[in-house]
Amino acid sequence: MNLRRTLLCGQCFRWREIAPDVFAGTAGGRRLVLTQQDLPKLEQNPFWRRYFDFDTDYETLRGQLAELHPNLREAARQSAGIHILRQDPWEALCSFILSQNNNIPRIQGIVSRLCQETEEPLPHAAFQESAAAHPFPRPETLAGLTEAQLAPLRCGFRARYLLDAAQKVADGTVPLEQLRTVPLAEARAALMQIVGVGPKVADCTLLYGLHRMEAFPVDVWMKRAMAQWFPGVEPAAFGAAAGLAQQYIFNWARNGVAAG
DNA sequence: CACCAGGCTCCGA
DNA sequence: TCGGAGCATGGT
Repeated sequence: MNLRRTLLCGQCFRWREIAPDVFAGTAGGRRLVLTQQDLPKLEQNPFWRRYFDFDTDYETLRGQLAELHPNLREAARQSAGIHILRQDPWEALCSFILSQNNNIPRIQGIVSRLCQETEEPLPHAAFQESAAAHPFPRPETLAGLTEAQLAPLRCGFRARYLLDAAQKVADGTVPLEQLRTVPLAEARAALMQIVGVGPKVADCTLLYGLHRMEAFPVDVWMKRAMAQWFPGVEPAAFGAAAGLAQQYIFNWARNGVAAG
């Protein structure tokens, strides 16, 4: 696994490179500071082993995807070592609601403020001690707030989307855990009941939050990339790991074809 | 000042 | 069903 490619590829907004090759972030109420050398230790920890999805053979998946199309082979080559994280579905849903018509640095800031201002710090260090970690607020917590109370987040028109998501998750209208196993189209429709959740946000939630690897989020970059490099190819052609292919292609499009 | 940011809602035709 | 303005906020 390649840490930088995995943590900073835009699938998650809670990790930063705090020094060269040193990454810090929070998941499941746990704060972690690590480098590439810490990975063997990390695999021994049940929580982080699952979060980083060490039990999936990404090298084999990458080889299989590379066989499907010459351009996908090149995209996959540049993204070697990327894992799809097993993020908390509620946190992923909120993150991608906040991501719409927005840029990554600002999304990170909003998510950070959301955690800081609605939850108490959880001092917990799995590997290396660091500043207090703020866990992601539970849906029930957010559901009890008003748009005015979210004003400090400065997330603009997305505030009411966040509250609608919180209410529908808290009252069971959108049963996130059940969406792991129902047919993909059904899961997608369930998420799109939420005001502010369209196809892109729904698919990102499915892929990154519920680890539905067949989900294929399409944004403006992907539309261009598919038309340019995969004319006539349907996402379904990428099969059960289409979401991983999407991440390869997204990186390829965003970093430029020449990037290594 | 304009334009953009891992989109979506809402409105009119 | 489809297209396009408007949307809060912050950065360049």
